[in-house]
Amino acid sequence: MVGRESMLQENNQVFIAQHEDKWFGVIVDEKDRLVTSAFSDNQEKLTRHLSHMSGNAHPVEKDHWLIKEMIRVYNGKETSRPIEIDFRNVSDFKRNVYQVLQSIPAGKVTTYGSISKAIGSGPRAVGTAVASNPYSPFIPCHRVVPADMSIGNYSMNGKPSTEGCEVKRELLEKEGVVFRGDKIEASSLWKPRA
DNA sequence: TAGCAGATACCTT
DNA sequence: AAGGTATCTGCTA
Repeated sequence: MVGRESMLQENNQVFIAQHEDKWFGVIVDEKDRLVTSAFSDNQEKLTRHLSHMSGNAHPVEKDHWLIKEMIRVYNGKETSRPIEIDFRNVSDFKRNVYQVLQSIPAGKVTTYGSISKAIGSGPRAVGTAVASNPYSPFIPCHRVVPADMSIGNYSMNGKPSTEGCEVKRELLEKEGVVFRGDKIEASSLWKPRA
């Protein structure tokens, strides 16, 4: 009842569902706003991650409209309606970063450095904020890459991994980002305006 | 053009 | 007050 989980809301619910070879999960608040979303090729990893994020709530194996929307985004499509996000347990700094992420057009990428310039911060700090994005893929942290336009890193269920990088590339390619070898073409670069 | 320090800025606990 | 970072830049060859 005490400790760092005290920030988390009591009325949150956790759902997971399978689609083709992957598992998708959401944590929603009492008004069906998004608290956390995540996906994985491993049901147990996803369950552990969501359980941890929710303060040990047990995920229910049941579909949810937000999961359907998440699968659309995963396949490179737009959501069919706006998603309301519960920002209550993220810092002001992260909210600023996530706001910029939401303005990156589909099919484009931007860099940690240009985000940091836009919000008056530093690139490494932006990196940590992006890395801990709880709303993936709705808030598109996969559209942020290093300044050399390589693929960079991507976390699945908490930690960066090589499979994560592959998923990141898949997501970008489905959206229409153009690769040449292991680098992204300059034509796919988008820069936020301060 | 690729690889590698060193530097920087700043968020988090 | 210290630790950590999903970075950047310029220097080398």
